[in-house]
Amino acid sequence: MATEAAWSERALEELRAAGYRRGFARVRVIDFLDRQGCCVGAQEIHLELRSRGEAVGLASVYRVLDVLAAKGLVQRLDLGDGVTRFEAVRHSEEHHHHIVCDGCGKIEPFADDRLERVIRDVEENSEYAVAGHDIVLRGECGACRS
Amino acid sequence: MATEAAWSERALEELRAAGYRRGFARVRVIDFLDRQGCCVGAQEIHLELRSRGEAVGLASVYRVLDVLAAKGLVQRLDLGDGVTRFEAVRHSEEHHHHIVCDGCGKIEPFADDRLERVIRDVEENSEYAVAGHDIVLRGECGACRS
DNA sequence: TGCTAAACGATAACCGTTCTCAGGAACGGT
DNA sequence: ACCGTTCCTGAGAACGGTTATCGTTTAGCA
Repeated sequence: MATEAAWSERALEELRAAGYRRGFARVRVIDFLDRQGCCVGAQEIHLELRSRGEAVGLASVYRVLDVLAAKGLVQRLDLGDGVTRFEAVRHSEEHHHHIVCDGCGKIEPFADDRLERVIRDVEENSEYAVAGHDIVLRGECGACRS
Repeated sequence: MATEAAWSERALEELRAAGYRRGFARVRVIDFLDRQGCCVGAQEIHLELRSRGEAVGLASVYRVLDVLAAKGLVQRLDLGDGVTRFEAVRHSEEHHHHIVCDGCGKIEPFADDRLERVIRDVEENSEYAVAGHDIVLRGECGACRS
């Protein structure tokens, strides 16, 4: 997933500039997130790192994700199954949303310009100062339907 | 909230037709939901009913909500705060979504025809058999901004 | 009215997340 | 390179919403 100027570098740089240190857990979690194609949960990160021998405490994973989310380097994502997922926010990629298969649980990203335009319009006409939006589609994927 | 042919009547009728009995908890939760203007959480329902002296077990609230959701009489709604909320699905009302204030937690419904049209189009052009969608906007409400 | 399966309430179990705390490591100053 | 301060970390306890369990009650029907 690491495209051009790796997201992980930008993340570490932004944290450093904000006074955060380059701790073990921080580096590992950021590196892991940079390698992901889609959103991942905290426990998933924890388990995956552990199975690679890069043991990082679960609490640390949550802490790192918190900081990254606060800095806007990561997007929180709630798919309705009680697990909060996270995804690196890459400048090089267009904004996208997710579609979840009710059958197999597969999560796929999708993007649509018109949708983005309409949403932006709704946001601007609202009396809220809208900071972001989550759009999740649910249904059965091609494989589960057949 | 009870408009014309009350939603609660339709709900009870549909459950009866499906072989469910008219139990105490069922009737109370359905009646409560019918009175709500926006989405409510299970614990909120439980507490509210209890404070009215209509004591219903928390487990029963969850069970009733499960059945209603399975029948499509109620919509599950995840706002990202770890609480699953529920809302009566009324045929008389147009489909709507929610905007949440990051400051005070206020939840407001909003509807937009263009948004609905675009979403439907996205759904139809997907290879998924899309069953539904959730859209949540986040930001600061007018009161919290000033 | 009596029977039986369904529904119920209380409470224990579960699980993802957050909190606590004592030990360890990063980084600026020396 | 070393030191000290401060931040970071991992383990595990605590927390809170949801789900499962279980013995009792009740709705619906003969």
